[in-house]
Amino acid sequence: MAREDDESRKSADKVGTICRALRRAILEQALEPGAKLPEDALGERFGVSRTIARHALGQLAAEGLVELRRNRIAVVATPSWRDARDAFDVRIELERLVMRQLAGRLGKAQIAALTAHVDAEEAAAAGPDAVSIRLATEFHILLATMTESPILIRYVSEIAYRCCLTLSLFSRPHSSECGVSEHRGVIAALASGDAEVAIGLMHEHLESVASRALVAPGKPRGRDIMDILAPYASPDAAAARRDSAGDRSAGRASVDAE
Amino acid sequence: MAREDDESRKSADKVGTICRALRRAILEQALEPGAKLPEDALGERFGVSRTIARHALGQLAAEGLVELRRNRIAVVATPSWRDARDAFDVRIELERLVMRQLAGRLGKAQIAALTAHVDAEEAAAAGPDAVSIRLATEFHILLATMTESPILIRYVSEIAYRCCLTLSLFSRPHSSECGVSEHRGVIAALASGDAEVAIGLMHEHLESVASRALVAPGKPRGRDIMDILAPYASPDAAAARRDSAGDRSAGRASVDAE
DNA sequence: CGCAAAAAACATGCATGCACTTTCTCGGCC
DNA sequence: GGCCGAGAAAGTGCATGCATGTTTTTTGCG
Repeated sequence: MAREDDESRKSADKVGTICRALRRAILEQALEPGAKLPEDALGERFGVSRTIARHALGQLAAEGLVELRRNRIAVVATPSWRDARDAFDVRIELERLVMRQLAGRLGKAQIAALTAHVDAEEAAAAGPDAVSIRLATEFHILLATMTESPILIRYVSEIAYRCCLTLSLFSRPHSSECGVSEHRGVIAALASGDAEVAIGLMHEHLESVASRALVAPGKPRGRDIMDILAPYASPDAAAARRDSAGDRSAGRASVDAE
Repeated sequence: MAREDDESRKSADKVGTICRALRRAILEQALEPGAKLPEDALGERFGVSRTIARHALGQLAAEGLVELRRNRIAVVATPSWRDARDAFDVRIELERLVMRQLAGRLGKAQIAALTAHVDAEEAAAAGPDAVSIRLATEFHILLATMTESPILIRYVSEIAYRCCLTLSLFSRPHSSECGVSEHRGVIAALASGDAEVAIGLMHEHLESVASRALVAPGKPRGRDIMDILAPYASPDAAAARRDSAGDRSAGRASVDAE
């Protein structure tokens, strides 16, 4: 009944399709952190059974994008501030490796592809934040792809997704101006072949993104009343603050629209 | 990704149990790279249905320990030499971060735990290689655990498992002597609080493990008989092939862990 | 009117059944 | 004798059913 639309192409891989769709939805904040993801709703939406939806959720949980609680509805992950900081720390190390592997080894076509991507970012800067954030994230993934190291690609993608999710939680209205110019700087450094400069630029870039986003530990911009009030409700606010990932989401299930 | 959710200690978690058992079996080379993992056999061995076994395999596949081919029996992953080198590169970066986070921040109890683990390694050096290799790997995971950064823990664990799998493929009989002393050196540096020294020692350690293992690109030791015997192309090849491959597929696929 | 306990609705955990694909095997043919 | 193809066997892909646990609604009571 639903969509066997892409049956003609490579879409024999159903769980992969669902994973990609959900990932993208999460990245663009169509599904906010804490949003419920019931298996049967997903299954109905994508025209598959719960079995497949379940498998896809497991996959996404492995990537850290959704949180799987036993006997409970899966929800989009809500990383704590501490998680976010850790994620950026790891990301910086991984992307340092990307820089080292790529510096001076890029062909003309690759440079062109990178430049084109940044152009697209610039073009999208006027549009909605969601697209702009996604494109910025995908720039880093594009870089990682060029290392042709499957492991590195997977890890950078994963961590970049998580960071992106985090940004959507903590960051105020995205200002991508600086992001674009910093990306251009990285491309230039890579093209010139100076690994140290490229590493330095990327480090600076990521650090600035992180600090722009992670200025203060708290302040999830309000979705769930219980979350927001948690620190105030209890006498010892310190304990509540520490466990800021506590999730009592009573939000609507974003998937069963219409 | 070891744990998508931390049900790891509850015995109600069946897929986690199977994952852990299989991981361990793979680590200790009870299951060699290329070994078949039919869902039926797994399910029967662990007393669950194919559904669960399948889920566990998916999990392990996400970790890169098993290879999942559509409509085909899953097999223990057989990383290429290139994969192995990439894995070590990533691992070095990640463990550098571990060192930086841990240097000078370890309590007495933690130092003691680390020392005790290395003592166990030393004691196991006389025993079978499999145990010794596993313990050496777990030392690094123990270190990562002490960072208390879930992301870092997960990534280091995963990459360490993969490297361990690789070692079992390419390395010659394990010589853990040096490993133990290097581990002790790292502990000392961490305790003294000198981050740079710790980073340097760990880097050296990993590099030496990698180079011990990855001397030459070739020689997949005994996985696919066809590959190995290809150069020889003798008439007896058929017999040898039956002997090894057939045997493994049927009965030995399952694990008697612990 | 508020609150708590019971029950209905809802969702997941897991096993099993059926269809389809790959692999193995055996008998016919060159 | 060796190669090849049809059928059988084995295995995966996926949906569905039932049991169990969770959330919400309803109902009874102070």
